[in-house]
Amino acid sequence: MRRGEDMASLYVERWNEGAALSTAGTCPVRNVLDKIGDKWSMLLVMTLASGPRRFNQLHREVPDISQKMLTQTLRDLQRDGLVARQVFDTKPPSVEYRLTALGYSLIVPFGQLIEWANENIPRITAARTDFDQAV
Amino acid sequence: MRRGEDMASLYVERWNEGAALSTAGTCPVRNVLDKIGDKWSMLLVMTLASGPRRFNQLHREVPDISQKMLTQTLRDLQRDGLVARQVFDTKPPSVEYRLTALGYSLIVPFGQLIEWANENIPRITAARTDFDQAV
DNA sequence: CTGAATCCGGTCCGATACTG
DNA sequence: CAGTATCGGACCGGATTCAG
Repeated sequence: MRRGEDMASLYVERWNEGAALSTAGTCPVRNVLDKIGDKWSMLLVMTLASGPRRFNQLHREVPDISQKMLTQTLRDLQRDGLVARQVFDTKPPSVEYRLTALGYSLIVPFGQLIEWANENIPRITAARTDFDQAV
Repeated sequence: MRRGEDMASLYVERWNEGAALSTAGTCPVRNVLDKIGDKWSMLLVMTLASGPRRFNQLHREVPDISQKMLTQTLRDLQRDGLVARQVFDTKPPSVEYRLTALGYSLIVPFGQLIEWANENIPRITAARTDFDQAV
């Protein structure tokens, strides 16, 4: 069992093993990660991680997303099986979104990435100013 | 110390603690993760993970990237301090790119995400066909 | 309340040609 | 070999308006 820094070389090995696959036609990994990498998916998944939300509730908690993108992103997440959509036949109608088990399983890798970002923001911004003034 | 599935709730807690920050103006986490989410960054980082590469060497290993995007993405990665660029004054000139320590530290969270994608591609494609035929 | 539909500007990104 | 410059299409995504 590997631990700590050695995990990196493990991931590199796995990556290299699968590299041949990615060159042939459409790489499924890229297909999946492109969706994840869009502007709002991760944000919505992390917001839904605390529990189910209604449409406008999500809109309030993520204020700078447009209604269009909220609808569209939720639809994509639902299509990929990460989010479940439940309609309550009330008046006025209400719709609840919640993470599926699959969606919930994304929180760990997302969390790792977010943690990495938080830890390294100072280094990155420092590198940027260095680079920009060097030019 | 938490382990396994409980890590998820830990990440959710941390996310909620930092949520107030992200609403105010430009969220640094989003700033960083947007770069990660672009089309080529992750691919190049994972390719450079096996060792330093020359420009055209990278071009051959990632055949479907255009020269323009290769140049641009490498520049951005260099600017963020993830990649180091070393020019050898030979004839013809050669330039070598390698991951910095910071760039190397990205491999673990990237690896986690790629592993997640690989494991769950069947579920996602199944969900997609279900969703599409339901419509 | 929960969307759908439309318009439209900005950006991404590929193709091509050219340079030192 | 390692880029730069320019053009042009595609697409993302915001603002607004309309509908059930």
